[in-house]
Amino acid sequence: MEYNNVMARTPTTFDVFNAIAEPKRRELMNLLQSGARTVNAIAEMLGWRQPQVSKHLAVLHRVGLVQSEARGREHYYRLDAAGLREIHEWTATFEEYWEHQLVRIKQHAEEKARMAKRRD
Amino acid sequence: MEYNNVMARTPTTFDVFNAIAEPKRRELMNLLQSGARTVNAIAEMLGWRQPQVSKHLAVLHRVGLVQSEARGREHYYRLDAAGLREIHEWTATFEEYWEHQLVRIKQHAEEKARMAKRRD
DNA sequence: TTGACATATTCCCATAATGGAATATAATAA
DNA sequence: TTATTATATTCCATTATGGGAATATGTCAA
Repeated sequence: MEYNNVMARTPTTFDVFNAIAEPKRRELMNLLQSGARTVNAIAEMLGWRQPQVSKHLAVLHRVGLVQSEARGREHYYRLDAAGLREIHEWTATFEEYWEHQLVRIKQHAEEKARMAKRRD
Repeated sequence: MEYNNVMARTPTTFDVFNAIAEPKRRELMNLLQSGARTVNAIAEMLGWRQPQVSKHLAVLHRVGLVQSEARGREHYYRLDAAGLREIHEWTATFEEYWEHQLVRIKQHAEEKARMAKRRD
């Protein structure tokens, strides 16, 4: 596959960033935090149709965010969230930006508190 | 806009997760860590065409990841990365999964070291 | 073997994204 | 005012998405 010149959009299956850009897949990941689940179990818990569950699981599986294990005709899917580390670390490089904001909010609050005290 | 039934894909401009799913936009964010920049400056530094820079900046701006300030005909864009906090925190809820993996790797290494020592 | 169950895959549709090229808009300078 | 510079927007072609429905595949049970 050539995704250099004529790329319409980074395919969902290319990397973890794209895989979790889909809210439903984040929902799925969240659900799997409670343990390995069967496709049908997931479908029922989330109220989705089975093919949709399979498709979203397939995407997560391709980028390595879930693993599956077949037990008879049932396939158990479980988290393999190590791939999220990359995202966690990338966002961490921006941490100072929201901390600056938090500091500003905190200062604002303290300022207000001082003003209130002075009025006593 | 109705994005309930006939959604082809979560639009890029919907949330921060989608905005940063595009690698070029992450590159742009990375660049802006060094400070506010002009559209043309960005284009030159990254080797992109000006309209592409403007478009990607527009997406980032819509989800609030950058702010812009016009100084004459030049528009300076700077990071406003607080929106990434949401992502950082979501991935953090999965931290134990990669830590488990790290522990396993570490144990494996220690095991190997013990075996090597025993052989001395 | 056959039927039922669990999951995966395929086809279709509507939507939208990206890059490129061209063009529009806005601001400055001559 | 007009030319130039900086940026934004529009149009196009290509690609891919996600849901639904139907169907294929695989596994077990009778």
